Amino acid sequence: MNYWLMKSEPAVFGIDALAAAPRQTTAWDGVRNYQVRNLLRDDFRRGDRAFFWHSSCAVPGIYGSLRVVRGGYPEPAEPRWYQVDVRLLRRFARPVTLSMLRQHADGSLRDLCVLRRGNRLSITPVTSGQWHRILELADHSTG
DNA sequence: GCCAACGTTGGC
DNA sequence: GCCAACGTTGGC
Repeated sequence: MNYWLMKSEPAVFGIDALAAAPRQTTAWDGVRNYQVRNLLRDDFRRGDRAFFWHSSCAVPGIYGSLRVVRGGYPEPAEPRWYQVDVRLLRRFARPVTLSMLRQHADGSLRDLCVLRRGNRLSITPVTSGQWHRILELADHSTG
């Protein structure tokens, strides 16, 4: 099983919109970057998990997690681009903010893609160690 | 709104 | 294939 981090602007599609969607499931589409397209096409598998990142908003960070319920398949209208289906797994009581992640950017989080300068990919891989560390921050944070 | 970073485009 | 111009991302 792979772990991922998937960014979205909450003004466009945020975790609340996913929570309100039928079966809390949606197609994650609209990716227009070839590196990310290739991840969706070649590396996403049903059962993978992903963090849901809110970007371009007041408090950027991880607001919950997703499960991949369908691996990569072509967008119906533009089949050279790929999408996956995701279902809401958890909504965190409090987000794991970018600021928190920076404060804990030692150990397993040192190489977290989203902490690297100039990172612009909307989907990045997460290691198993990073995944579990971030869940600790979500569950043990007192805000 | 600013701006750094970086992907894409297109002329040559 | 080079590279300057341009567009987009996304934190601040």
